[in-house]
Amino acid sequence: MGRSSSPVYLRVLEDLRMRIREGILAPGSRVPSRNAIIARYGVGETAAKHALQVLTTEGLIEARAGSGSYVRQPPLSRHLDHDRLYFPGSPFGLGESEPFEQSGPGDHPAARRVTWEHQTEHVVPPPSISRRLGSGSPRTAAPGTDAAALVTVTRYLLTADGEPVQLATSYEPAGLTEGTAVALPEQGPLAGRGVIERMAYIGIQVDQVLEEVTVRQSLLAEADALALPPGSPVLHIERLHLSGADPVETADIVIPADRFRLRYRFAIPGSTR
Amino acid sequence: MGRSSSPVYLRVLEDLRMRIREGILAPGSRVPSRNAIIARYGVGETAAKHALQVLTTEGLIEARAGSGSYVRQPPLSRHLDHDRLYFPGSPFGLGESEPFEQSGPGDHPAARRVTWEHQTEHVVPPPSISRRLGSGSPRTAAPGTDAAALVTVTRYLLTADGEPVQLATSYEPAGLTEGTAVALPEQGPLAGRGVIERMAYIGIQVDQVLEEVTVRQSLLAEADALALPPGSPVLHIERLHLSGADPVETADIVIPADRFRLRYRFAIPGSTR
DNA sequence: TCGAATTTGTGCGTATGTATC
DNA sequence: GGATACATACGCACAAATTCG
Repeated sequence: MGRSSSPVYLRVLEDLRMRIREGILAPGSRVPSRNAIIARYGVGETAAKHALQVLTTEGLIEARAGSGSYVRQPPLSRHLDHDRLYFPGSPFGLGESEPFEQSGPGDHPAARRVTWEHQTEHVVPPPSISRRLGSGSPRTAAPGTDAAALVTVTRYLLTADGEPVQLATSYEPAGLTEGTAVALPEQGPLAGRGVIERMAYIGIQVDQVLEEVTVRQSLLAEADALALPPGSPVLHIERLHLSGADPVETADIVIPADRFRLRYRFAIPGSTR
Repeated sequence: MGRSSSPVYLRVLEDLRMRIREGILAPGSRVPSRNAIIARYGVGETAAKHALQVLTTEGLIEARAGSGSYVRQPPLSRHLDHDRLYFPGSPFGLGESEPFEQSGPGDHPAARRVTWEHQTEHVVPPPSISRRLGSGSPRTAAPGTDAAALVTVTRYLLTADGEPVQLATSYEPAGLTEGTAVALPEQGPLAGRGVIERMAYIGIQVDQVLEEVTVRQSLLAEADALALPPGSPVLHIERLHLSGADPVETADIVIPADRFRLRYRFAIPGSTR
Protein backbone atom coordinates (compact mmCIF):
# COMPACT_ATOMS: atom_id res chain seq x y z
CA MET A 1 0.00 0.00 0.00
CA GLY A 2 2.80 2.47 -0.59
CA ARG A 3 0.91 5.72 -0.79
CA SER A 4 3.14 8.34 -2.28
CA SER A 5 1.86 11.30 -0.30
CA SER A 6 3.46 10.58 3.06
CA PRO A 7 4.51 7.38 4.81
CA VAL A 8 2.17 6.25 7.55
CA TYR A 9 4.97 5.54 10.00
CA LEU A 10 6.15 9.15 9.64
CA ARG A 11 2.93 10.40 11.16
CA VAL A 12 3.56 8.28 14.24
CA LEU A 13 7.28 9.03 14.30
CA GLU A 14 6.91 12.77 14.05
CA ASP A 15 4.16 12.93 16.60
CA LEU A 16 6.17 10.96 19.14
CA ARG A 17 9.32 12.89 18.38
CA MET A 18 7.46 16.14 18.87
CA ARG A 19 6.02 14.97 22.18
CA ILE A 20 9.48 14.03 23.37
CA ARG A 21 11.05 17.31 22.30
CA GLU A 22 8.28 19.36 23.85
CA GLY A 23 8.61 17.47 27.07
CA ILE A 24 5.08 16.09 26.94
CA LEU A 25 6.81 12.73 27.14
CA ALA A 26 9.35 13.46 29.83
CA PRO A 27 12.73 11.71 30.12
CA GLY A 28 12.24 8.35 31.79
CA SER A 29 8.55 8.11 30.98
CA ARG A 30 7.08 5.32 28.91
CA VAL A 31 6.38 5.62 25.23
CA PRO A 32 3.22 3.94 23.89
CA SER A 33 3.76 0.26 23.14
CA ARG A 34 3.32 -1.28 19.71
CA ASN A 35 -0.24 -2.29 20.48
CA ALA A 36 -1.05 1.10 21.94
CA ILE A 37 0.26 2.81 18.82
CA ILE A 38 -1.76 0.51 16.58
CA ALA A 39 -4.90 1.37 18.51
CA ARG A 40 -4.26 5.08 18.97
CA TYR A 41 -3.00 5.96 15.52
CA GLY A 42 -4.94 3.40 13.56
CA VAL A 43 -1.86 2.03 11.80
CA GLY A 44 -0.58 -1.48 11.19
CA GLU A 45 2.00 -3.28 13.23
CA THR A 46 4.73 -2.63 10.70
CA ALA A 47 4.36 1.13 10.94
CA ALA A 48 4.26 1.08 14.73
CA LYS A 49 7.34 -1.13 14.86
CA HIS A 50 9.20 1.03 12.38
CA ALA A 51 8.47 4.28 14.18
CA LEU A 52 9.75 2.87 17.47
CA GLN A 53 12.81 1.50 15.77
CA VAL A 54 13.74 4.83 14.23
CA LEU A 55 13.32 6.57 17.57
CA THR A 56 15.62 3.97 19.06
CA THR A 57 18.38 4.45 16.49
CA GLU A 58 17.99 8.19 16.90
CA GLY A 59 18.78 7.69 20.55
CA LEU A 60 15.59 9.35 21.71
CA ILE A 61 14.11 6.25 23.33
CA GLU A 62 15.47 3.09 24.85
CA ALA A 63 13.59 -0.18 24.43
CA ARG A 64 13.55 -2.78 27.16
CA ALA A 65 12.17 -6.16 26.16
CA GLY A 66 9.24 -7.21 28.27
CA SER A 67 8.91 -3.81 29.82
CA GLY A 68 8.46 -1.07 27.26
CA SER A 69 10.19 1.83 25.54
CA TYR A 70 11.32 4.78 27.60
CA VAL A 71 12.42 8.30 26.81
CA ARG A 72 16.15 8.69 27.27
CA GLN A 73 17.81 11.52 29.14
CA PRO A 74 18.35 14.57 26.94
CA PRO A 75 21.84 14.79 25.49
CA LEU A 76 24.41 17.51 25.46
CA SER A 77 23.77 18.85 28.90
CA ARG A 78 27.38 18.75 29.93
CA HIS A 79 30.75 19.60 28.54
CA LEU A 80 34.33 18.54 28.92
CA ASP A 81 36.95 21.26 29.03
CA HIS A 82 40.05 20.66 27.01
CA ASP A 83 41.57 24.01 27.74
CA ARG A 84 44.05 22.90 30.27
CA LEU A 85 46.44 20.23 29.51
CA TYR A 86 46.51 17.93 32.42
CA PHE A 87 45.07 14.51 32.75
CA PRO A 88 42.98 13.05 34.32
CA GLY A 89 40.77 14.26 37.13
CA SER A 90 40.43 17.94 37.81
CA PRO A 91 42.34 18.42 34.57
CA PHE A 92 39.29 17.63 32.57
CA GLY A 93 36.85 20.13 33.91
CA LEU A 94 33.36 18.78 33.98
CA GLY A 95 30.54 21.24 34.19
CA GLU A 96 26.93 21.80 33.32
CA SER A 97 27.02 25.27 31.92
CA GLU A 98 25.26 26.48 28.82
CA PRO A 99 27.24 26.87 25.62
CA PHE A 100 29.77 29.66 25.97
CA GLU A 101 28.65 30.61 29.42
CA GLN A 102 31.21 33.02 30.68
CA SER A 103 33.30 31.97 33.60
CA GLY A 104 36.66 32.88 34.97
CA PRO A 105 39.53 30.49 34.39
CA GLY A 106 39.23 27.53 36.69
CA ASP A 107 35.75 28.48 37.69
CA HIS A 108 33.47 25.53 37.04
CA PRO A 109 29.90 26.52 37.79
CA ALA A 110 28.43 23.19 38.67
CA ALA A 111 31.51 21.06 39.07
CA ARG A 112 30.79 17.39 39.57
CA ARG A 113 32.67 15.03 41.75
CA VAL A 114 35.03 13.30 39.36
CA THR A 115 36.63 10.04 40.37
CA TRP A 116 38.51 7.45 38.41
CA GLU A 117 39.64 3.88 38.45
CA HIS A 118 42.95 3.03 36.90
CA GLN A 119 45.12 0.06 36.16
CA THR A 120 48.68 0.10 34.91
CA GLU A 121 50.75 -2.53 33.15
CA HIS A 122 53.74 -2.84 30.90
CA VAL A 123 53.23 -4.36 27.49
CA VAL A 124 54.64 -4.54 24.00
CA PRO A 125 52.68 -1.85 22.17
CA PRO A 126 50.33 -2.73 19.32
CA PRO A 127 51.48 -1.45 15.93
CA SER A 128 49.18 1.54 15.91
CA ILE A 129 50.55 2.75 19.22
CA SER A 130 54.19 2.22 18.41
CA ARG A 131 53.58 4.13 15.21
CA ARG A 132 52.18 7.02 17.21
CA LEU A 133 55.01 6.87 19.71
CA GLY A 134 57.57 6.40 16.97
CA SER A 135 60.22 9.07 16.68
CA GLY A 136 59.12 12.43 15.36
CA SER A 137 60.03 12.24 11.70
CA PRO A 138 59.86 8.61 10.59
CA ARG A 139 62.42 9.08 7.86
CA THR A 140 64.96 10.75 10.06
CA ALA A 141 64.39 8.45 13.00
CA ALA A 142 67.57 7.44 14.73
CA PRO A 143 68.20 3.85 13.67
CA GLY A 144 69.35 2.98 17.15
CA THR A 145 65.94 3.70 18.64
CA ASP A 146 64.31 0.41 19.39
CA ALA A 147 60.71 0.98 18.46
CA ALA A 148 59.35 -2.24 19.91
CA ALA A 149 60.32 -1.33 23.46
CA LEU A 150 57.81 -1.70 26.26
CA VAL A 151 55.22 0.93 27.00
CA THR A 152 53.52 1.80 30.24
CA VAL A 153 49.80 1.41 29.67
CA THR A 154 47.30 2.94 32.04
CA ARG A 155 43.59 2.46 31.57
CA TYR A 156 41.18 4.89 33.16
CA LEU A 157 37.47 4.88 33.70
CA LEU A 158 36.35 8.31 34.80
CA THR A 159 33.09 8.78 36.57
CA ALA A 160 31.27 11.97 37.51
CA ASP A 161 28.96 11.61 40.48
CA GLY A 162 29.05 7.87 39.99
CA GLU A 163 28.09 7.98 36.32
CA PRO A 164 30.71 6.69 33.85
CA VAL A 165 31.68 9.50 31.54
CA GLN A 166 34.99 8.69 29.91
CA LEU A 167 37.31 5.86 28.98
CA ALA A 168 40.96 6.60 28.49
CA THR A 169 43.99 4.54 27.67
CA SER A 170 47.35 6.22 28.05
CA TYR A 171 50.64 4.95 26.62
CA GLU A 172 54.12 6.09 27.58
CA PRO A 173 57.46 4.68 26.51
CA ALA A 174 58.50 2.78 29.61
CA GLY A 175 62.11 3.78 29.08
CA LEU A 176 61.34 7.44 29.68
CA THR A 177 60.28 7.15 33.27
CA GLU A 178 61.99 3.91 34.23
CA GLY A 179 63.56 4.09 37.65
CA THR A 180 62.17 7.53 38.45
CA ALA A 181 59.60 8.48 41.07
CA VAL A 182 56.98 9.03 38.40
CA ALA A 183 57.31 5.70 36.63
CA LEU A 184 53.76 4.81 37.58
CA PRO A 185 51.32 7.58 36.59
CA GLU A 186 49.05 6.98 39.55
CA GLN A 187 51.70 6.54 42.21
CA GLY A 188 54.46 8.71 43.55
CA PRO A 189 54.57 12.41 44.35
CA LEU A 190 52.58 13.52 41.30
CA ALA A 191 49.92 10.80 41.21
CA GLY A 192 46.98 11.92 39.14
CA ARG A 193 48.59 15.23 38.26
CA GLY A 194 48.85 14.60 34.57
CA VAL A 195 51.47 13.94 31.97
CA ILE A 196 52.89 17.43 31.74
CA GLU A 197 53.69 17.84 35.42
CA ARG A 198 55.05 14.33 35.72
CA MET A 199 57.33 14.79 32.74
CA ALA A 200 58.47 18.17 34.00
CA TYR A 201 59.45 16.49 37.26
CA ILE A 202 62.03 14.37 35.46
CA GLY A 203 63.25 17.19 33.27
CA ILE A 204 61.20 16.55 30.16
CA GLN A 205 59.41 19.61 28.93
CA VAL A 206 56.20 18.87 27.05
CA ASP A 207 55.70 21.74 24.66
CA GLN A 208 53.03 20.60 22.25
CA VAL A 209 49.82 18.62 22.31
CA LEU A 210 48.03 17.18 19.29
CA GLU A 211 44.48 15.97 19.45
CA GLU A 212 42.53 14.31 16.68
CA VAL A 213 38.80 14.06 17.16
CA THR A 214 36.72 11.49 15.31
CA VAL A 215 33.23 10.11 15.67
CA ARG A 216 32.42 6.43 15.46
CA GLN A 217 30.04 3.87 16.83
CA SER A 218 30.89 2.52 20.24
CA LEU A 219 32.45 -0.89 20.46
CA LEU A 220 30.74 -3.49 22.57
CA ALA A 221 33.21 -3.24 25.45
CA GLU A 222 33.01 0.54 25.43
CA ALA A 223 29.24 0.60 25.41
CA ASP A 224 29.37 -1.77 28.34
CA ALA A 225 31.83 0.25 30.38
CA LEU A 226 30.09 3.54 29.69
CA ALA A 227 26.56 2.18 30.12
CA LEU A 228 25.62 3.12 26.58
CA PRO A 229 23.25 1.51 24.12
CA PRO A 230 25.52 -0.51 21.82
CA GLY A 231 26.30 1.25 18.58
CA SER A 232 25.62 4.72 19.89
CA PRO A 233 28.10 7.34 18.74
CA VAL A 234 31.20 8.19 20.71
CA LEU A 235 33.82 10.86 20.37
CA HIS A 236 37.24 9.30 20.02
CA ILE A 237 40.18 11.54 20.78
CA GLU A 238 43.69 10.46 19.90
CA ARG A 239 46.06 12.60 21.88
CA LEU A 240 49.78 13.01 21.61
CA HIS A 241 52.12 14.82 23.99
CA LEU A 242 55.33 15.98 22.38
CA SER A 243 58.59 17.23 23.75
CA GLY A 244 60.23 18.89 20.79
CA ALA A 245 59.83 16.28 18.07
CA ASP A 246 59.71 13.38 20.51
CA PRO A 247 56.40 11.83 21.49
CA VAL A 248 56.34 11.23 25.22
CA GLU A 249 52.77 10.01 25.67
CA THR A 250 49.77 9.14 23.57
CA ALA A 251 46.24 8.33 24.63
CA ASP A 252 42.90 7.15 23.31
CA ILE A 253 39.99 8.88 24.95
CA VAL A 254 36.41 7.76 24.40
CA ILE A 255 33.39 9.74 25.56
CA PRO A 256 29.67 9.36 24.80
CA ALA A 257 28.95 11.73 21.95
CA ASP A 258 25.34 12.29 22.83
CA ARG A 259 25.87 13.30 26.41
CA PHE A 260 28.83 15.62 26.18
CA ARG A 261 30.30 18.45 24.23
CA LEU A 262 34.01 19.10 23.93
CA ARG A 263 35.17 22.58 24.73
CA TYR A 264 38.44 23.91 23.40
CA ARG A 265 39.92 27.21 24.40
CA PHE A 266 42.92 28.82 22.72
CA ALA A 267 44.85 31.93 23.36
CA ILE A 268 45.90 33.57 20.12
CA PRO A 269 49.62 33.20 19.59
CA GLY A 270 51.25 36.61 19.33
CA SER A 271 48.57 38.24 21.40
CA THR A 272 50.01 40.56 24.00
CA ARG A 273 47.21 40.06 26.44
CA MET B 1 10.28 -18.02 14.33
CA GLY B 2 12.64 -16.25 16.70
CA ARG B 3 15.34 -18.79 17.39
CA SER B 4 17.17 -17.85 20.54
CA SER B 5 20.70 -18.87 19.57
CA SER B 6 21.60 -16.03 17.25
CA PRO B 7 19.47 -13.81 15.06
CA VAL B 8 19.41 -14.88 11.45
CA TYR B 9 19.88 -11.35 10.15
CA LEU B 10 23.08 -11.07 12.15
CA ARG B 11 24.69 -13.81 10.08
CA VAL B 12 23.98 -11.83 6.93
CA LEU B 13 24.88 -8.51 8.52
CA GLU B 14 28.21 -9.64 9.88
CA ASP B 15 29.19 -11.40 6.71
CA LEU B 16 28.46 -8.35 4.58
CA ARG B 17 30.13 -6.03 7.06
CA MET B 18 33.21 -8.22 7.05
CA ARG B 19 33.32 -8.28 3.25
CA ILE B 20 33.10 -4.51 3.17
CA ARG B 21 35.80 -4.01 5.78
CA GLU B 22 38.13 -6.47 4.11
CA GLY B 23 37.64 -4.77 0.80
CA ILE B 24 36.13 -7.83 -0.86
CA LEU B 25 33.21 -5.53 -1.52
CA ALA B 26 35.05 -2.43 -2.69
CA PRO B 27 33.74 1.10 -2.27
CA GLY B 28 31.26 1.85 -5.01
CA SER B 29 30.51 -1.76 -5.77
CA ARG B 30 27.08 -3.27 -5.48
CA VAL B 31 25.91 -5.18 -2.45
CA PRO B 32 23.70 -8.25 -3.04
CA SER B 33 20.06 -7.31 -3.46
CA ARG B 34 17.35 -8.52 -1.14
CA ASN B 35 16.46 -11.36 -3.45
CA ALA B 36 20.10 -12.30 -3.88
CA ILE B 37 20.52 -12.41 -0.11
CA ILE B 38 17.43 -14.56 0.29
CA ALA B 39 18.81 -17.01 -2.23
CA ARG B 40 22.44 -16.98 -1.12
CA TYR B 41 21.97 -17.09 2.63
CA GLY B 42 18.72 -19.01 2.74
CA VAL B 43 16.95 -16.44 4.89
CA GLY B 44 13.58 -14.74 4.64
CA GLU B 45 12.92 -11.35 3.21
CA THR B 46 12.66 -9.74 6.63
CA ALA B 47 16.16 -10.76 7.60
CA ALA B 48 17.61 -9.62 4.28
CA LYS B 49 15.81 -6.32 4.58
CA HIS B 50 16.92 -5.82 8.16
CA ALA B 51 20.57 -6.53 7.43
CA LEU B 52 20.62 -4.02 4.59
CA GLN B 53 18.85 -1.47 6.74
CA VAL B 54 21.37 -1.74 9.53
CA LEU B 55 24.24 -1.38 7.08
CA THR B 56 22.53 1.73 5.77
CA THR B 57 22.15 3.34 9.17
CA GLU B 58 25.75 2.42 9.93
CA GLY B 59 26.71 4.43 6.90
CA LEU B 60 28.51 1.52 5.26
CA ILE B 61 26.18 1.26 2.28
CA GLU B 62 23.89 3.58 0.43
CA ALA B 63 20.59 2.34 -1.00
CA ARG B 64 19.28 3.67 -4.28
CA ALA B 65 15.72 2.72 -5.13
CA GLY B 66 15.42 0.87 -8.36
CA SER B 67 19.14 0.41 -8.66
CA GLY B 68 20.62 -1.34 -5.68
CA SER B 69 22.72 -0.84 -2.57
CA TYR B 70 26.28 0.33 -2.94
CA VAL B 71 29.30 0.41 -0.66
CA ARG B 72 30.06 3.95 0.45
CA GLN B 73 33.47 5.57 0.38
CA PRO B 74 35.51 4.71 3.46
CA PRO B 75 35.36 7.36 6.16
CA LEU B 76 38.03 9.22 8.05
CA SER B 77 40.51 9.52 5.26
CA ARG B 78 40.97 13.22 5.71
CA HIS B 79 41.38 15.71 8.47
CA LEU B 80 40.69 19.36 9.14
CA ASP B 81 43.35 21.34 10.92
CA HIS B 82 42.14 23.62 13.64
CA ASP B 83 45.56 24.69 14.72
CA ARG B 84 45.63 28.03 13.04
CA LEU B 85 43.00 30.52 13.70
CA TYR B 86 41.94 31.92 10.42
CA PHE B 87 38.84 31.29 8.47
CA PRO B 88 37.96 30.19 5.85
CA GLY B 89 40.05 28.91 2.97
CA SER B 90 43.68 28.13 3.48
CA PRO B 91 42.97 28.72 7.16
CA PHE B 92 41.38 25.37 7.49
CA GLY B 93 44.10 23.10 6.29
CA LEU B 94 42.75 20.12 4.46
CA GLY B 95 44.98 17.15 4.05
CA GLU B 96 45.04 13.43 3.67
CA SER B 97 47.75 12.44 6.07
CA GLU B 98 47.68 9.56 8.47
CA PRO B 99 46.92 10.25 12.12
CA PHE B 100 49.72 12.24 13.70
CA GLU B 101 51.83 12.15 10.62
CA GLN B 102 54.64 14.52 11.23
CA SER B 103 54.81 17.60 9.13
CA GLY B 104 56.30 20.99 9.46
CA PRO B 105 54.01 23.89 10.25
CA GLY B 106 52.11 24.91 7.15
CA ASP B 107 53.21 21.83 5.30
CA HIS B 108 50.14 20.02 4.03
CA PRO B 109 51.20 16.79 2.41
CA ALA B 110 48.34 16.30 0.01
CA ALA B 111 46.66 19.67 0.10
CA ARG B 112 43.41 19.82 -1.81
CA ARG B 113 42.12 22.71 -3.77
CA VAL B 114 39.72 24.41 -1.40
CA THR B 115 37.14 26.79 -2.77
CA TRP B 116 34.07 28.33 -1.24
CA GLU B 117 30.82 30.01 -2.00
CA HIS B 118 29.58 32.71 0.29
CA GLN B 119 26.65 34.99 0.77
CA THR B 120 26.36 37.87 3.20
CA GLU B 121 23.36 39.65 4.63
CA HIS B 122 22.37 41.74 7.62
CA VAL B 123 19.68 40.39 9.90
CA VAL B 124 18.30 40.57 13.40
CA PRO B 125 20.02 37.67 15.11
CA PRO B 126 18.04 34.70 16.42
CA PRO B 127 18.03 34.43 20.23
CA SER B 128 20.71 31.74 20.36
CA ILE B 129 23.12 33.91 18.39
CA SER B 130 22.47 37.11 20.28
CA ARG B 131 23.05 35.14 23.46
CA ARG B 132 26.41 33.99 22.13
CA LEU B 133 27.30 37.49 21.00
CA GLY B 134 26.00 39.03 24.16
CA SER B 135 28.51 40.94 26.25
CA GLY B 136 31.11 38.91 28.09
CA SER B 137 29.75 38.66 31.60
CA PRO B 138 25.95 38.88 31.45
CA ARG B 139 25.67 40.29 34.93
CA THR B 140 28.24 43.00 34.42
CA ALA B 141 27.13 43.82 30.90
CA ALA B 142 27.05 47.49 30.16
CA PRO B 143 23.35 48.41 30.23
CA GLY B 144 23.86 50.71 27.27
CA THR B 145 24.79 47.83 24.97
CA ASP B 146 21.90 47.13 22.67
CA ALA B 147 21.88 43.39 22.27
CA ALA B 148 19.26 43.19 19.54
CA ALA B 149 21.37 45.11 17.05
CA LEU B 150 21.90 43.77 13.57
CA VAL B 151 24.51 41.16 12.80
CA THR B 152 26.42 40.51 9.63
CA VAL B 153 25.70 36.93 8.61
CA THR B 154 27.89 35.14 6.12
CA ARG B 155 27.12 31.63 4.96
CA TYR B 156 29.85 29.51 3.47
CA LEU B 157 29.90 26.26 1.61
CA LEU B 158 33.45 24.98 1.39
CA THR B 159 34.41 22.45 -1.22
CA ALA B 160 37.62 20.53 -1.66
CA ASP B 161 38.32 19.41 -5.20
CA GLY B 162 34.67 19.98 -5.98
CA GLU B 163 33.37 17.89 -3.12
CA PRO B 164 31.37 19.72 -0.45
CA VAL B 165 33.14 19.36 2.87
CA GLN B 166 31.94 22.03 5.24
CA LEU B 167 29.06 24.36 5.97
CA ALA B 168 29.72 27.45 8.02
CA THR B 169 27.62 30.35 9.18
CA SER B 170 29.46 33.29 10.67
CA TYR B 171 27.89 36.07 12.73
CA GLU B 172 29.46 39.43 13.56
CA PRO B 173 27.90 42.41 15.29
CA ALA B 174 27.31 44.75 12.38
CA GLY B 175 28.21 47.74 14.51
CA LEU B 176 31.79 46.59 14.91
CA THR B 177 32.80 46.84 11.29
CA GLU B 178 30.22 49.32 10.03
CA GLY B 179 31.71 51.87 7.71
CA THR B 180 35.13 50.26 7.63
CA ALA B 181 36.88 48.60 4.72
CA VAL B 182 36.29 45.16 6.24
CA ALA B 183 32.56 45.47 6.81
CA LEU B 184 31.93 42.65 4.36
CA PRO B 185 34.04 39.58 5.20
CA GLU B 186 34.49 38.56 1.59
CA GLN B 187 35.16 41.98 0.13
CA GLY B 188 37.79 44.60 0.71
CA PRO B 189 41.52 44.31 1.27
CA LEU B 190 41.35 41.26 3.52
CA ALA B 191 38.66 39.25 1.74
CA GLY B 192 38.85 35.62 2.79
CA ARG B 193 41.67 36.26 5.26
CA GLY B 194 39.71 35.39 8.34
CA VAL B 195 38.26 37.06 11.37
CA ILE B 196 41.48 37.70 13.23
CA GLU B 197 43.24 39.57 10.46
CA ARG B 198 40.15 41.55 9.56
CA MET B 199 39.57 42.60 13.15
CA ALA B 200 43.21 43.49 13.62
CA TYR B 201 42.91 45.76 10.58
CA ILE B 202 40.39 47.93 12.42
CA GLY B 203 42.26 47.83 15.69
CA ILE B 204 40.43 45.01 17.42
CA GLN B 205 42.74 42.40 18.82
CA VAL B 206 41.22 38.93 18.99
CA ASP B 207 42.99 37.16 21.82
CA GLN B 208 40.92 34.09 22.55
CA VAL B 209 38.96 31.48 20.64
CA LEU B 210 36.43 29.06 22.12
CA GLU B 211 35.21 26.03 20.24
CA GLU B 212 32.56 23.62 21.37
CA VAL B 213 32.35 20.36 19.49
CA THR B 214 29.18 18.29 19.46
CA VAL B 215 27.88 15.42 17.39
CA ARG B 216 24.36 15.25 16.05
CA GLN B 217 22.39 13.95 13.13
CA SER B 218 22.44 16.11 10.06
CA LEU B 219 19.43 18.24 9.32
CA LEU B 220 17.75 17.83 5.99
CA ALA B 221 19.16 21.03 4.51
CA GLU B 222 22.66 20.16 5.69
CA ALA B 223 22.51 16.65 4.32
CA ASP B 224 21.42 18.15 1.04
CA ALA B 225 24.16 20.76 0.87
CA LEU B 226 26.88 18.34 1.90
CA ALA B 227 25.62 15.44 -0.24
CA LEU B 228 25.11 13.22 2.79
CA PRO B 229 22.60 10.51 3.50
CA PRO B 230 19.99 12.23 5.67
CA GLY B 231 20.42 11.53 9.36
CA SER B 232 24.10 10.72 9.11
CA PRO B 233 26.22 12.17 11.91
CA VAL B 234 27.88 15.55 11.62
CA LEU B 235 30.34 17.38 13.78
CA HIS B 236 28.92 20.71 14.84
CA ILE B 237 31.41 23.29 16.03
CA GLU B 238 30.24 26.43 17.75
CA ARG B 239 33.05 28.92 17.65
CA LEU B 240 33.49 32.21 19.40
CA HIS B 241 36.15 34.84 18.79
CA LEU B 242 36.78 37.07 21.78
CA SER B 243 38.58 40.35 22.21
CA GLY B 244 39.10 40.59 25.91
CA ALA B 245 35.68 39.76 27.29
CA ASP B 246 33.85 40.96 24.18
CA PRO B 247 32.64 38.51 21.57
CA VAL B 248 33.47 39.80 18.12
CA GLU B 249 32.34 36.85 16.02
CA THR B 250 30.63 33.51 16.41
CA ALA B 251 30.11 30.74 13.90
CA ASP B 252 28.38 27.43 13.41
CA ILE B 253 30.48 24.97 11.47
CA VAL B 254 29.08 21.67 10.23
CA ILE B 255 31.20 18.91 8.75
CA PRO B 256 30.41 15.28 7.91
CA ALA B 257 31.51 13.26 10.91
CA ASP B 258 32.24 10.10 9.01
CA ARG B 259 34.52 11.61 6.42
CA PHE B 260 36.71 13.87 8.50
CA ARG B 261 38.69 14.08 11.65
CA LEU B 262 39.35 17.29 13.51
CA ARG B 263 42.92 18.03 14.39
CA TYR B 264 43.81 20.38 17.21
CA ARG B 265 47.30 21.51 18.00
CA PHE B 266 48.30 23.44 21.09
CA ALA B 267 51.51 24.90 22.29
CA ILE B 268 51.85 24.53 26.03
CA PRO B 269 51.48 27.88 27.73
CA GLY B 270 54.58 28.73 29.71
CA SER B 271 56.75 26.63 27.49
CA THR B 272 59.94 28.44 26.53
CA ARG B 273 60.22 26.70 23.23
C1' DT C 1 6.47 -19.84 43.71
C1' DC C 2 4.20 -19.84 39.74
C1' DG C 3 1.77 -18.63 35.91
C1' DA C 4 -0.66 -15.24 32.96
C1' DA C 5 -0.38 -10.97 30.53
C1' DT C 6 2.33 -7.59 28.29
C1' DT C 7 6.13 -5.95 25.49
C1' DT C 8 10.01 -6.08 22.72
C1' DG C 9 12.96 -8.78 19.31
C1' DT C 10 13.00 -11.45 15.53
C1' DG C 11 11.08 -13.93 11.85
C1' DC C 12 7.89 -15.30 7.99
C1' DG C 13 4.92 -14.17 3.71
C1' DT C 14 2.63 -10.99 0.80
C1' DA C 15 1.34 -6.75 -1.62
C1' DT C 16 1.74 -2.21 -3.86
C1' DG C 17 4.07 2.15 -5.16
C1' DT C 18 7.89 4.24 -7.29
C1' DA C 19 12.54 4.80 -9.07
C1' DT C 20 16.04 2.99 -12.11
C1' DC C 21 17.76 0.72 -15.98
C1' DG D 1 6.98 -1.04 -21.53
C1' DG D 2 9.10 -4.47 -18.85
C1' DA D 3 12.26 -6.19 -15.36
C1' DT D 4 14.46 -5.23 -11.22
C1' DA D 5 15.14 -3.09 -6.68
C1' DC D 6 14.09 -0.56 -2.81
C1' DA D 7 10.37 1.72 0.41
C1' DT D 8 6.48 1.10 2.68
C1' DA D 9 2.70 -1.41 4.36
C1' DC D 10 -0.33 -5.22 6.11
C1' DG D 11 -0.82 -9.38 9.11
C1' DC D 12 0.77 -13.27 11.74
C1' DA D 13 3.81 -16.08 14.81
C1' DC D 14 6.92 -17.31 18.46
C1' DA D 15 10.87 -16.56 21.91
C1' DA D 16 12.61 -14.05 25.72
C1' DA D 17 12.28 -10.67 29.22
C1' DT D 18 9.58 -8.26 32.42
C1' DT D 19 5.71 -7.34 35.38
C1' DC D 20 2.27 -8.42 38.40
C1' DG D 21 -1.40 -10.78 40.63
